[in-house]
Amino acid sequence: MTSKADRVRQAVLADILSGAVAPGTPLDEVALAQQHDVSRTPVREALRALQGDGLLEVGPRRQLLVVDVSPERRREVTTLRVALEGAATAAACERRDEDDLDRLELLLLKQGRAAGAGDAETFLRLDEEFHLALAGAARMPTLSRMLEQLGAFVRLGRLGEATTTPHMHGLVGEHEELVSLLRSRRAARLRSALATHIEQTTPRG
Amino acid sequence: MTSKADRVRQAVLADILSGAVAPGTPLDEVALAQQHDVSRTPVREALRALQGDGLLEVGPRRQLLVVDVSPERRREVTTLRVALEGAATAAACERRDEDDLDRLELLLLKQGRAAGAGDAETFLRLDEEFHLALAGAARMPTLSRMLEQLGAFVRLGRLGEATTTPHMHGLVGEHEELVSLLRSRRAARLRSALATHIEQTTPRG
DNA sequence: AGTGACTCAAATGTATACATAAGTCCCTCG
DNA sequence: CGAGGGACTTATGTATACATTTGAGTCACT
Repeated sequence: MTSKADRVRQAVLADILSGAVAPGTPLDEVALAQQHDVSRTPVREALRALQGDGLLEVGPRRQLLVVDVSPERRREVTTLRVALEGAATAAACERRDEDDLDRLELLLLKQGRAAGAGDAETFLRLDEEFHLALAGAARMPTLSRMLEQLGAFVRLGRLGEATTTPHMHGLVGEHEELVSLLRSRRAARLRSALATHIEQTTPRG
Repeated sequence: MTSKADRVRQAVLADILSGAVAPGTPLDEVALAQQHDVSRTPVREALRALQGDGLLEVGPRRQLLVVDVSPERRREVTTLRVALEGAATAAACERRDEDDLDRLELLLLKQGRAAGAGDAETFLRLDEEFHLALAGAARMPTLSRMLEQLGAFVRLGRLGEATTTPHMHGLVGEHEELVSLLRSRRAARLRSALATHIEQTTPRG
């Protein structure tokens, strides 16, 4: 059931997150409509959805501009991730579902492989997936949704940086430690380790 | 500049939060369009926006249904409020802007008046405003936005309850304590007092 | 020469007509 | 008599035409 509006939304989102359209760029409805060979209607819906996610903001002339993630905003996002993922893992310790642990272990394996291959792009994708899966173990859908939205800002904030991720192996080790702490239900220790991990992986955090 | 889409959105939102349209009710575009004397276009935009806020969910036949806030969801929302407002007040302790404290004091006065008059409706509105102002002192716009969205769920979850708020004076006292802790920058104490306060004011939390 | 208002252009906001898909009901066939 | 299929109904999805608002540019007047 992929509507045209959905396709346009995903395409524009991909362009934003990949940096193909830089922050501050105004998005024109008719241009996007022609570009994707659809009418303005689905384009409008896509833009409103992205606006709802906070990825677009109204500028002068009512233009929709791609948001610029300021350093302050990056710090805020980091703080929010610490708070939300911390709460999630605390709740996850109460449940400790085997399926979740299995999923996390699988992701750890894949991350190790990506790190070994030096595939930074894949690693970043797996890293995001890992954090979402970790928080997902809390079975708190609203929280997961918030973290997904924050993920877009994290990616946007990383755009200006070097594409190389230096210590991938070290990060995998930290992830393994997090899973271990979840398995042994050491909630307090898990929360603090997670906070340190998140703050170290988001520069200027 | 209030567009028709905005007006419809606010009207439908008000109907949802007031319980005029019960959870599970399917919203029909053409019916809403006739009801508000506009075309389907602004109605669609309004519904998509509310869907983006999580207040509508797709049911069978692709209908948009007003969400039902389950007890689990209420607990989740409470957990999220504790995490987010806790993080906000911790950050606010670092800033401690006089303007924020003034605004909070003013709200405390109004709350005391509403409590004295036994005006539960006004009190609830002021309570929500107080918590948003408290968190707003952190100057973290994304966090404030999340809390605003959560506020809708809080209100929805309260719909089935008695409209009477018994210990309004007691709640004002707790609020005063929170402001006092913010003023003296006792972050840890503030966080725990806030958590207790939030959990006690949201039943089944 | 500067300021203000008027006009024009280009964008978004809105309405409506059309396309399409999904569900239901009925008819037919086994 | 039951099950399956097909048309009709009714919703949403999409396109397009129209309205409106806003910004810019120019011209006139002070």
